[in-house]
Amino acid sequence: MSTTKRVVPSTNRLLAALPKTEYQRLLPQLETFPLAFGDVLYEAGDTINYVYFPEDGIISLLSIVESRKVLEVGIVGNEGVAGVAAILGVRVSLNRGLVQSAGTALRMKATVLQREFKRDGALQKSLHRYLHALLTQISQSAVCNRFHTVDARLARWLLMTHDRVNSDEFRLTQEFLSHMLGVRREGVSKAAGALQKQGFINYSRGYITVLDRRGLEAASCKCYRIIKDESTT
Amino acid sequence: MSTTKRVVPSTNRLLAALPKTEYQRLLPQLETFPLAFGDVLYEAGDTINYVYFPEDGIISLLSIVESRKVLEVGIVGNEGVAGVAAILGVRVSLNRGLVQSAGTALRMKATVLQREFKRDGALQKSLHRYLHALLTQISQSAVCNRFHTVDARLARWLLMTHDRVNSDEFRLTQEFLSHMLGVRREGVSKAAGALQKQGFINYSRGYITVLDRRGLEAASCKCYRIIKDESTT
DNA sequence: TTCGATAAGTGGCTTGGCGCACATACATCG
DNA sequence: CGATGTATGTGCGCCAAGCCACTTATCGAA
Repeated sequence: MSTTKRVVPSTNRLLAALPKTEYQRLLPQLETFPLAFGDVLYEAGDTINYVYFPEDGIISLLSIVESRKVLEVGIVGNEGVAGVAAILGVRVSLNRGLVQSAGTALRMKATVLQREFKRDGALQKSLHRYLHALLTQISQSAVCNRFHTVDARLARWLLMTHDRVNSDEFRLTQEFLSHMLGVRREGVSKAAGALQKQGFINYSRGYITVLDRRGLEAASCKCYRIIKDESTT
Repeated sequence: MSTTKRVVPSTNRLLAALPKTEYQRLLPQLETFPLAFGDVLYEAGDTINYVYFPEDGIISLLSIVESRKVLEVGIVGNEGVAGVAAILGVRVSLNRGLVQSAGTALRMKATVLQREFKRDGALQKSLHRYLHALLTQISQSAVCNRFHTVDARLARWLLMTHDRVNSDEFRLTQEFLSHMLGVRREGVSKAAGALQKQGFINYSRGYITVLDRRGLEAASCKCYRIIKDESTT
């Protein structure tokens, strides 16, 4: 890690919101870490050694269920941080942190962040705010899983991913999506087919292109707006 | 509020875990508050003025969905606290806090707790630990809603309620349960009928009696154990 | 250019749970 | 002791989505 004189603010919004002095104090503890598609940053049950602040790229928080079924409960882009359990003083992860979209993150030793967090500073405030947004997101996922159709949930998921990525195209097989949504691959095929037929997206062999955001927003359930509003307020 | 010399520890586990000196400092700020069945402590969208530490009784955290559908995302007994948003510095509640089982709570002004929370003390640690348990509970609810049958979810719900109540009998109509589980009243009728036929519970006109916990545990999904283990570790 | 592997489309059958529409119970209170 | 409201049981049709079993596409390496 090089600590140069010139401080480049991070594109991670939690870090960017810190006053310069505080950010500067943290900087030596932050290390750039590449997020490669498909990487598992930590497995459910693992000890969390690092906490990740994405600058770009996306980390999915996945709950693992008995029969090797998987369900995404949260999605973390540059608005957040992965590994909150460690911040809260719990060193064992309850979910899997999976890189869903490649990019880079700044990471910090969990022990260091925890110590830093206890100070009553801007970082604490920032992280508390984020914890609340995460709680909202997970609660809303619970509701969404209960009440909404696969079509609507797929649209929501694509929007949330689109928000966290610079491009209109991203890498996603139906198989992968089926794990995120907790449905069968065939179910994704049908739902994605419907969205494509309406001209909202285009996809082939593991790549999806967003063509019409408005359309997706109309097809999605209101959960999208609820979560979004909470995380940007 | 009387601050006598003799300090009676609270039966709320978060408060009971505090060292005497810290608890004593908080005591003047805590006020006893009756929890009456059906009371709404705060509505979704309301400003949270108080944070509630149940001593007995249960508070349900409910998400409200567009079409006046309701779903419980969390359940708070004497192991926790209702109104965490306020602790995190967000004064607007994202859910409804409903008294699901009568009892008493100690309550504290949200502003006071927030100030107290910022100190790096035992309370902060306690609350962080609890936040993690709550995150686990909500995540697991999301999974449970997605994958498990009404029967299993009802069994889980009864177990979680039973854990937080002193008695084997509690007050619950099928109508009420249908809101907790986010299913139709008829669905509850069927599921409850099945549990009764197996001799696990007995119920009539708004009252349920737990007859066989073991049986319920067998009928429930594993989500019960996962949540329980996390909240008692 | 062929072949295996990965990704996606389709169809038939089953089922859990929804919506609706009643039929009973109790239970309490004039 | 009926009357009225609240709590519960049930049946029927419907649909989203699950399970199973295939058939195409398309890509990349041999």
